[in-house]
Amino acid sequence: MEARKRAILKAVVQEFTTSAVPVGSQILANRYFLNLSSATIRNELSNLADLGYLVQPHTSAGRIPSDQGYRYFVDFLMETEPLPRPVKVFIEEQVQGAPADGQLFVERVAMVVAAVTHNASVVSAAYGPRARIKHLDLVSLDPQAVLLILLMEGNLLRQQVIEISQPVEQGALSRLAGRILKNVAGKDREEVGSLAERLTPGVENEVLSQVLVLLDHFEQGAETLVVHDGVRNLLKQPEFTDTARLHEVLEILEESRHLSALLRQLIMESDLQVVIGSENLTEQLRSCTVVLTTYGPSGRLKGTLGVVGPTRMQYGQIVARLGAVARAASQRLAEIAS
Amino acid sequence: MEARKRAILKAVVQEFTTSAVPVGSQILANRYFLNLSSATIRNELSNLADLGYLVQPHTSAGRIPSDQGYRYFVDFLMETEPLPRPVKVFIEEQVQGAPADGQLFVERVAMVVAAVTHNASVVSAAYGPRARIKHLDLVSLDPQAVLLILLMEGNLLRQQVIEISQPVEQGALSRLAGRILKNVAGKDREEVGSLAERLTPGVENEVLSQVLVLLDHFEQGAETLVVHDGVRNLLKQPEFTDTARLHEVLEILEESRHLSALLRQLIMESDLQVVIGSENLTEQLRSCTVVLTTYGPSGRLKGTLGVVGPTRMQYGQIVARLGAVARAASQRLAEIAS
DNA sequence: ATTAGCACTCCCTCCGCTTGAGTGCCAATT
DNA sequence: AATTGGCACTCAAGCGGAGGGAGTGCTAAT
Repeated sequence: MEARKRAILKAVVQEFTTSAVPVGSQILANRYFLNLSSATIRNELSNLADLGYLVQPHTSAGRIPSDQGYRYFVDFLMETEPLPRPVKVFIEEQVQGAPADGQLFVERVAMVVAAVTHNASVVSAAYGPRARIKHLDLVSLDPQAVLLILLMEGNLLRQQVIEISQPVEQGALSRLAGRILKNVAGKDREEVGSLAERLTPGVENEVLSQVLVLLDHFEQGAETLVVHDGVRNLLKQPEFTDTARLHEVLEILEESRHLSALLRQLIMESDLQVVIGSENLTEQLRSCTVVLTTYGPSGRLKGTLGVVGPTRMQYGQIVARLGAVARAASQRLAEIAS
Repeated sequence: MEARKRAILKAVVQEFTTSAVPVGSQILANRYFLNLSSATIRNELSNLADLGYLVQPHTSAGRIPSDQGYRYFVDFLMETEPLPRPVKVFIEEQVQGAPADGQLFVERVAMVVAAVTHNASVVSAAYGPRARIKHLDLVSLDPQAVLLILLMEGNLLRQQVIEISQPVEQGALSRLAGRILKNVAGKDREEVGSLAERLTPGVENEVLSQVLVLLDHFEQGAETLVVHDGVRNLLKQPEFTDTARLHEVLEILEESRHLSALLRQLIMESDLQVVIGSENLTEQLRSCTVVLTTYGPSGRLKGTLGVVGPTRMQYGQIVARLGAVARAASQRLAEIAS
C-alpha cells in the first residue's frame, strides 16, 4: 500500500480509537494532513473503503476501521506507546508486592491489567504440563480419610480429600508424606506417572495415584485458575451501552470453563496475540478484541494474561502496558516461586 | 393495617416483581380481586400511596412499591416459596460435589447462588476470629527463605514467604514444622498468641510470629476470600438497561475491599438480612436490594452468602433458595472441613 | 494529481399529534 | 358508610414530518 494511504489509515484508527465517532475527511485534513485538501482525502478514504480497510456506518457518515483495517494497523502501523512514569511505577509496585500464593497472585495481576488498560482483564495462573511438584503433605481427617496437600511450581496450592484402604495416624502420615516427597519433589506429571507404575500396591501407591489424579485435574481444569476483572471498565465504552453486547461478553468471562478453553486455544501459537472482532472463533466475542500475552518465570511454566475490550481500543498503549505487566509478573514469580 | 390493604399491597408487590410494569387498579381487580371494582381498588391504592408504601412514576401511571412497601412486604407478607424439585436437586448435586479447597468451595457456592436466584451472588469463605489451625508446614526455598503453609478450619489454605535468621535445611524444617504443629494444632489466634509470648527467641518463635501475622491477615483481609458471580443475570433486568446503574454496582462487587467491609458490617446482626434500596449504607447500592444469610459448619466458623439485585426481586423465592444453599453448604463443609 | 464547488444523502433532534392506560373525583347505588 | 359506574383529566410513548448538519461523491477547473 502507498505511504499516504497507510498514513491516512493510521490517522483514522488513531482518531477513531480516541473519539469513538466516525471520522470524516474534514477532521483528517485539519488535524493530520494540513497540506492536503479534504477532497483528496475523500478520494483516499473511498479507496481504502473499496480495499476493505474502512467501513461507513451509513452513506453520509465518516469512516470507521473494519476488522481488516485494525488488522493492518496492528500488523504494520501500530507504534507501542512508551509507558508514562506513573503507570510504570504503579505496575511495579503492585506486582512486586503481589502475594506469593498462586491464586492471590493471579488476582493481583488481573487487577493491575484492568487498571492500566481500562478494559476487562483475563489472567490465568502460571502452569504447564511439565510443572514440577514442590511440596506435598498429608493431613489426617478421620481414620480412613486424608487431606492431600500439593504445592506446585508457581505456588499453586491444591487440596483434595482422599480415602485410603487402611487407617494411618497423623505421625505415620507425616513420615509417609516425607518419604513420598523425597521421591516426587522436583518431578513432573510424567515422571511421577512412571514412578507410580513401578510401585507395589499399598498406601504409598494409593496416595501417589491420587497425586496423579490431582495433577491431571490441574491440567484440564486450569479453569479454576483463570480470573477476570475490570468488567466495569467496559461499561464506560459506548459500544456497550447496549446491554445485550455486554451480556455476551460476560457469558464468556463468567464461565471459567469457556474462558480457560479460549485462552488455551489462543496462546499456543505465539507470544503476543491480537484477535480482532470477527477473527474470534468464539461467537460471543465477534465484536471484541482479545489481546493476549504470556508470562512465566521459566519456559516450563506459562501463564496467560490478556485484555478483552471493544475492537476500538488503543492498541499501541494496551500492547505496551500488557507487556510491562507480563515482564513484572514473570520477574516477581521467579523470585517467589523458584 | 387492615387486611384488605395488606392483601392489595401484597398483590402489587407480587405483580410488579414479575411483570416489571407499574400495576394499575384494573389488573388488580381482574387478576386478584374479582369481587371488588377497580374504583374501590383505586381508593385503596391512593391510601397506600399516602401511607408511603407505594409510589407513582408519574401521574397517570400504575403504582410500584416504595422501599418502605417492600420492607412491609418482606416483614409481614412474604411467603417463602417451596423449592421446585429440579432446583433442589441442582443445589444438592452442586454443593455436595463442591471441592474441599476453601477457595474453590466458595466459587462453587457463588455459582450455585447466582444460578438459582437469577441475580448476582456474593459469597465469603467460612472463617471467624476463633477459627483453629488445622495444619502447618514449612518448605525451604533458599537457605534463609521459607514458605509457610497454613491450613485453617474451613480448608482455607494460605502460603507466605518468610525470612528466618539462620539457615535451616528441609529435613530440619519438617521436624520443626511437626514440633510447632503439635503445639498449635486445634488452637485459635488467641491461644497461639499467648503461646508465642511464652516462647524464648529462636527460629521456632520467628515462625510462630509469622503464623500470627498470617492469622491477622486472614482476619482483616477476609477480602481475598469474597467472590462474586452472576453479574450477567443483572443485565437481563430492565432496571439495568442504563449502564450507569450497573457501573455503580460493579464498583462494589469488583472491589473486594468494599465488598468484604459490606458483608462484615451487615452480617453482624442477624442470620437473614434483607437490605432494601435506600436502607443500604453504601451509596452505590441505593437502588439495589442485598439479601444475606450465613452458613457454616459450626458456631465458630461463619461465612456469608448473599444476593445483590434490583429492589424489584422475587423476595419469597430468593430467601427460600438462599436458605437452601446455605443449608447445603453448611452440611458439605461439616463433612470436608471438620 | 489535486482541489473547489455543489448537489445529495441520511442521521439526529425537535415538535406536535394521537393513542391509551390509568388516575381522581363525584354522584348514584346498595 | 362503603362501593361502584361514569367521566374528565393527565401524561408517557409512539408516530411522522420538518429542519439542520455533517459528510459524501461527482464534476469541472487548476
